[in-house]
Amino acid sequence: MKAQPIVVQVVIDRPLSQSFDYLWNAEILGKLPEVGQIVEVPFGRSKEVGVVIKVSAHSDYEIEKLKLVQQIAPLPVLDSALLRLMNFASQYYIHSLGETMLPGIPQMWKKASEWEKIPKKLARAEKNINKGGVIGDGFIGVAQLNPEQQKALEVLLNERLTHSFRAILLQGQTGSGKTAVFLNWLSGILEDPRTQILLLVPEINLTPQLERRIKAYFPDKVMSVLHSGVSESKRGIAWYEAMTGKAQIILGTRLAVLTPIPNLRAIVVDEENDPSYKQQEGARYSARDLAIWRAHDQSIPILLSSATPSLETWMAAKSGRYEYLRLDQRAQGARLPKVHLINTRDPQNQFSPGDVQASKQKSLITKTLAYAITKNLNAKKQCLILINRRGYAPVLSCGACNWLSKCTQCSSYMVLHKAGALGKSSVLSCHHCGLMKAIPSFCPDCGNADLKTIGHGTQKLEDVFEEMWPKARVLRVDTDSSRKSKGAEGLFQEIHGGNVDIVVGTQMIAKGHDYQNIGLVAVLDADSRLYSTDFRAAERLFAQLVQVAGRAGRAGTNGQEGGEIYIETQYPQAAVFQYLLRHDVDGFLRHVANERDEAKLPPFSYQALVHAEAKSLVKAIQFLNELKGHLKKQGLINQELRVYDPVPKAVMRVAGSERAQLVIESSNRKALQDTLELIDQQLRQDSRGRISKALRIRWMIERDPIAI
DNA sequence: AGCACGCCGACT
DNA sequence: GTCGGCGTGCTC
Repeated sequence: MKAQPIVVQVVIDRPLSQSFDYLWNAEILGKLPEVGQIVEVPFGRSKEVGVVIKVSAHSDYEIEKLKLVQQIAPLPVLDSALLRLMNFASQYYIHSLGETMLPGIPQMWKKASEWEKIPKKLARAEKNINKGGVIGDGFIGVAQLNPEQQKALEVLLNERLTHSFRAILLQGQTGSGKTAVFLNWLSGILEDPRTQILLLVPEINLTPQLERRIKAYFPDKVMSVLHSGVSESKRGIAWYEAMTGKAQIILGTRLAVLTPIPNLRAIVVDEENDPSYKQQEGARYSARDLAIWRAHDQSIPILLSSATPSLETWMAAKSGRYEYLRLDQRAQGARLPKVHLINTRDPQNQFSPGDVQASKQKSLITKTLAYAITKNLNAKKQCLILINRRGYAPVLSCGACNWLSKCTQCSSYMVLHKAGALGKSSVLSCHHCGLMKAIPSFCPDCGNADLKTIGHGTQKLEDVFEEMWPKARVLRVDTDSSRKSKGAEGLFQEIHGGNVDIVVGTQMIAKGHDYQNIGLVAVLDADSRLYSTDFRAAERLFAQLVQVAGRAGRAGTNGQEGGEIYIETQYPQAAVFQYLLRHDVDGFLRHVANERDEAKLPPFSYQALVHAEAKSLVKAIQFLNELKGHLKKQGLINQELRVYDPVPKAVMRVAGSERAQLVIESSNRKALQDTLELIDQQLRQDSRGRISKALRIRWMIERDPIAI
């Protein structure tokens, strides 16, 4: 009589919807199989690391053909709550389970050849644990809460022993002390040394500043830090400490939502509206949404914190589905900055030809702003100038034949970078595909030598500002300059140290940093983000402007007057600006909610995209048209489910292939989900059958896109 | 997805 | 005569 074979189902990181069966030899492996084990298996002619998702005695595949599981990772199993989360994410975002699970596991645990060395590494890490970083940088550990914060905290603590799902929106301006409130709340939860909490932060917001603050607040707790800035091996250790329950605090960016945390008792999503919570490659999940699902599934509280909540969260709070806590006073008497809208079409704001400073610069910034900058500099305060365009000028053009510096691989323009930004000499650079070219001396089309730049970026502004205010120290902060110096941290140190008078930079200077002496913030290219095919553009711009305004306000912390914010725009009457003028976040959200309701756009409907990429745009569009035709034929397009016509993507061509997309929209979540699953299934089967025969299409389904 | 196999065209 | 293009099928 033969003994029953042990069969395990394993998923691997491939876009294959199925799992693969393997035999388990308990004698060789030294233990019995369990769901959630990370194992190494032979696959084709190579080896793969995968996760056991089922254990049984049978296989639908021929038993004799099954290969053996090679080895088991020296890790505890992934807990069942995490597996539920992965299953949900895989289904909801229409990606294979393997593709959903494996990317979250640090590299160190996916190299089976390294597994032997791991006990040593862990022992070494053990020595370093808990060391370091106590005592912050001026932040007081347990800050005094004002009455409003105290009240919010009481509400939070009120039911903390009930161990049930609660979603809470904590809304308050920058400087209103949201962090102090939730840290206080978490400290209560963490009193029990077995409990763990997850704190999610946006990609750029996770600065050493916040990390230090939390360390100072919880000097005796073990904290795991999981973000792209942490080295691979450190991330591996941090992940391990989270999964073994050793780390009580798990602090990380969106990927951290997929960390195994067996004793998870609370989640905080800081700046919950931040777009960086949305993964833009692979399984395109929203970490914020998964965090809410996870909290619900595990019956624990989740706190969403923001100065400008997403419309979804704000409406849930308004309707009572989420609890709603507000912090409307600014901490320590800090005042809201005064907002000035500068109408760039008003001649009064412009330099006239006779003005001294008018020479070259007159088209770059308005006279009104220039005067404000001078005044602010005289008051010995720093200026922050924002423009979301790096490089010297966004395009080079020929004065004679109108040739433009188009990228040969993409459908965008190549940006002019002057010497020093990206290398020793000036170059044209494509920000989409990375292509770089020398600057032509003559027009490639007509040979004319008169090539001129159009528009301006951070680099040009830096030059011009140095000319206009020769005594001021100007610093440029963007991804180019932070790559060149010791990284962004070094540049921020310069600012904090007071070695800089004018900071010119992209959006990255507005995030997460508390500046002490900023008196003026100017936004130069707000209009470029105002009108866009993306219906969320205004919402995002508003959030960014509020965030920017928060930077200016800090100067008022010491009881001085608050900062000033200047926005140059051709459309001062636009709702975004008018609500900003009054610091009326709720008014703006109400306005946006009405617009969305009328247009039946999210959150009043649910959306998905089908992306298609092919050698030519025609093929990509044809593929999507065929798909739409199929849906129609199957009777799936009806009042409940709308399918738009395929359109080229905003950046239509990237590195040689062209891209299009199809928007699918439904008022019914279930109907949309069912349709997407059907599309996925049919495209998988028929990708060389009925629909896309010979079109050579790469396609992908994206659920809840944030930009369309 | 990755990879091998296999079948046709155009080169050393 | 081979090199290599990509259509097809498979991975337990």
